[in-house]
Amino acid sequence: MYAVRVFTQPTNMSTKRRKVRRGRPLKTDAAPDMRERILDAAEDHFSRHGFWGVTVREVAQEAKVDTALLHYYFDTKRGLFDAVFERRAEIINKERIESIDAYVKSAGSAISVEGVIDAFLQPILQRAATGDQRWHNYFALIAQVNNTPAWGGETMGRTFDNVIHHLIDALRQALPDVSEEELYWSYHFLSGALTLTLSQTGRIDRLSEGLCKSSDFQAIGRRMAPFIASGFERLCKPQAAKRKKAP
Amino acid sequence: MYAVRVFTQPTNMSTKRRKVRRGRPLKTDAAPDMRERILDAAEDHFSRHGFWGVTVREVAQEAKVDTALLHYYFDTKRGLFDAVFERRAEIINKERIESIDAYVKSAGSAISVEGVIDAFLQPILQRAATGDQRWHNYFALIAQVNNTPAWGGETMGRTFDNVIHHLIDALRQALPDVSEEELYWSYHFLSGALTLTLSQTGRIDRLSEGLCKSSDFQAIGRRMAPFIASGFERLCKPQAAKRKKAP
DNA sequence: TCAATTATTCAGCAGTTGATGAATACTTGC
DNA sequence: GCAAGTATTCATCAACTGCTGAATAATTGA
Repeated sequence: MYAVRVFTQPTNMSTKRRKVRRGRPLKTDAAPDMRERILDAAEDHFSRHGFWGVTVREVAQEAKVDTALLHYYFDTKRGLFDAVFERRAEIINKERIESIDAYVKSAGSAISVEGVIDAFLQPILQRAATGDQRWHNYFALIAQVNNTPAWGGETMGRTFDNVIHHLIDALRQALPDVSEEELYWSYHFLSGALTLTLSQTGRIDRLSEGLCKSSDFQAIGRRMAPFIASGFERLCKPQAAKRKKAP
Repeated sequence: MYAVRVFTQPTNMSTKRRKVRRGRPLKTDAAPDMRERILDAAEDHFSRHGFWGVTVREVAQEAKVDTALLHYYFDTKRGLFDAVFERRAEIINKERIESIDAYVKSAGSAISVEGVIDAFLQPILQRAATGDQRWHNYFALIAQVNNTPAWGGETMGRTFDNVIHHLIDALRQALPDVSEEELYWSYHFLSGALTLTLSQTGRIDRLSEGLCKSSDFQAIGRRMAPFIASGFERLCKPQAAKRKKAP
């Protein structure tokens, strides 16, 4: 028998406990990091069924831990969701900004809309093309949030506005004298096309009777930038297409 | 006191009760049709929070009826959701097919990609532009379903494949010798752009600092067909843009 | 070595969920 | 006018929900 210890963990933060892993990992890399396992399980479930379609018990069960551990690390279900959402954001955002910057620098005065958009898309589409299921799940999660009217816009903005403004700045360089309004509407259409692509519903598979596959991100990577860039140019350089004034 | 009546409604269908309103409406148009009121309330809630983010109690409360009445008309929560999804589908599908057919007929051999896409989009965008909140809700609901990986693809297909194939047939006429693969991928991008537009997250409003408004369907209606048509032409007529052979 | 700290599990609560059988109110046809 | 059918409400259930206090196990630091 052990002596009964009363008042365990009295030194924890008073009202809100918070267990952000600080410093080096405590365990060897071989040992399972429960926190990451929980995040993986949550990512998997949230991406498929959204915030309300998932119970903390389901996540805990898949991660093979007790539900109390979820609350230990993330406080609330919403805290867990936010942690999932933010975990990979920094990585992909950094890659996208670097990709855009690298293109702008290398292209110089030969900068093109298609080049900028391709630089923006490639980091995402390449990670999706590797077939890593966890990144697939993460992208599907983004798509879900981006289509959530109630709080999606705010959450997306908080996490991704930096990158988007970076993209739009680069596009402005490629489109002299562009109207801001056309620029933003064009981005809106780009965002929609990308979002549906990432959501992986398999709808295009059925519609095309197997000719196109939602999971074929290489096929998408080859087509998306030309398609979207063409739209940008049509909308943002109307004088060329609409022949308002003869050249 | 009333005499106690035992075994009321013993003549109902044995296992599954089903109350599909058959024949003309029983009440005058002025009297509130509870069934429609429930559908309106459900549409409102489901469009904002998705299937799992809504409780039957919330719907019942907004419709000002007892929850039992929901089950009386629709059996299950899922039955209610499906009824909402299908209620307006027939109307908008009919309008879209007629719009495409009318354009194809009127254009004759001058048929254009932009014309077809515009004919496909206008019925939706016009209904959205009138500002009828119930149609707004319905369109947002479609957007939600279209981005639901678990069962969205199947549900969308069951309801909308007819129209989409009609659209693609018309596009084929406008794009001689088009590759089927490019055609379907192009539709995929169109679908994404439309879906995000309908989901009304307000993200573009914040991103553009008020310059663009998600609710401004007239602005969208003027821009979307040109943008998308341009992408189609780029992808489906590559020889023209990629200068493989000089003309 | 062992006390303090951190990680994990255990057991369970209070509120909510979708659903249902029965009671009551309304409508209709005869 | 009343019996049969239809619409609506009432009261309630069993299962499930997020969450928590306390117990136990593992790790660390001096």
